[in-house]
Amino acid sequence: MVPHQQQQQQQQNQLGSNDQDSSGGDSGKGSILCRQSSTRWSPTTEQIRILKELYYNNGVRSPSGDQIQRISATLRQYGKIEGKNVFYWFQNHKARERQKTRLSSSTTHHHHVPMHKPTSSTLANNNIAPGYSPSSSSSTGVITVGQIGNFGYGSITMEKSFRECSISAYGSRTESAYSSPYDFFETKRFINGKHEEGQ
Amino acid sequence: MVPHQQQQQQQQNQLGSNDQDSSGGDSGKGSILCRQSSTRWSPTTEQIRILKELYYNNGVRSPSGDQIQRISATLRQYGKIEGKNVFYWFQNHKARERQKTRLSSSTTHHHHVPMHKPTSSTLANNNIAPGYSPSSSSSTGVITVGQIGNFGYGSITMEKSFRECSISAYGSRTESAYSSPYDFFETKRFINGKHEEGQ
DNA sequence: ACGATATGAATGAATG
DNA sequence: CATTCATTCATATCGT
Repeated sequence: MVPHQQQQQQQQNQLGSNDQDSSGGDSGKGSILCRQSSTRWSPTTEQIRILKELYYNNGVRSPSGDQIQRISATLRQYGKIEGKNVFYWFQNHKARERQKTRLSSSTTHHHHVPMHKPTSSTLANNNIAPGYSPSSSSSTGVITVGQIGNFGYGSITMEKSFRECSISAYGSRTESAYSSPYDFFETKRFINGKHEEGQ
Repeated sequence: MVPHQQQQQQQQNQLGSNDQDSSGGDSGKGSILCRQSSTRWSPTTEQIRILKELYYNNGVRSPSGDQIQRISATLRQYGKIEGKNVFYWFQNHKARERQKTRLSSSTTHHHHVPMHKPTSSTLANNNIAPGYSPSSSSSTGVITVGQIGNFGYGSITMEKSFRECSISAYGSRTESAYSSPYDFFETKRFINGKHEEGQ
């Protein structure tokens, strides 16, 4: 059964803006007419799969800017994506999970989602990036997406940092590696004119 | 072309009285009289009436957690319903109301049911379903849907007490010296100002 | 039968 | 992190 819970799945959308892929990556269910000419990101099935992998298998719930970058970089192979997309995705996913639990359970209060904590490197069997072999040996058996050796642990509470504070440690990190005209983050610099926070 | 807005609502008086099988076995949804329990929830007239009562008379627009549970519990007496149904109903109702009002900003500026907020301290009238008293049964005293708290005038306690720059990079107990939050994309306010509407 | 409309459901984006 | 807004999809029902 289970004849539902599987609705629209518009794949990526490159309506003349940026065509970076579409080489068989998704198109798995490209039967439904997807007129996603919107400005909003439409995750591809691969991207979703990876995200869920990270979420469930790695326990990633609130990735740091560092991780977000990596994740988005990896996911970019399967379609257009930006850091904020990843950020929002995790936020939403987590929020909805909680909300769902909150709205559904009334009799059973204590039944948390069965999520196992990542054992630092238990994800040896990571198959997050099918079709994409990380050049970095990866003998350790760790995903390229996540941090090698220290991701997946405690959820660093810094979500707000992205928007509110810029507590960046100014690490002269030689990011680079991107030969794309998109820089690291397409997010550009959204200079906000509002800086009021209920504190 | 006159967009007559017909408020057609299938009054499938919960043929099951209390619960419709919903067993995916029968797919006889061809008849109107028959429960077309396809996949999605079909509110009964009673449920809709109560929901609207709450919406208009009580100014309930976005019930949260507890309220949703109470409401769904009450409405469950009139048919199968889940918390998320109530949640979505209010969300959609509010959204559509707004959308409608927004769209008809020139054609016909007739007041669209100006929802009035409960003048604070007036929700004593918890009788949501006037005309028939919802059998309070005997146990679950959830009939107090009408006065599910004081919604309307900032009753929702926003506990937005969080530490902004609390990026505790704890957990990195591995060999890693310390992860430096290299880059942070600012997700604060994407002042895109771009909201094209195409339809 | 088909198109339009109505509405439940889902989710990206954003705010507080 | 919780809550909310905006869009979009999916399906049902009605009108023609």
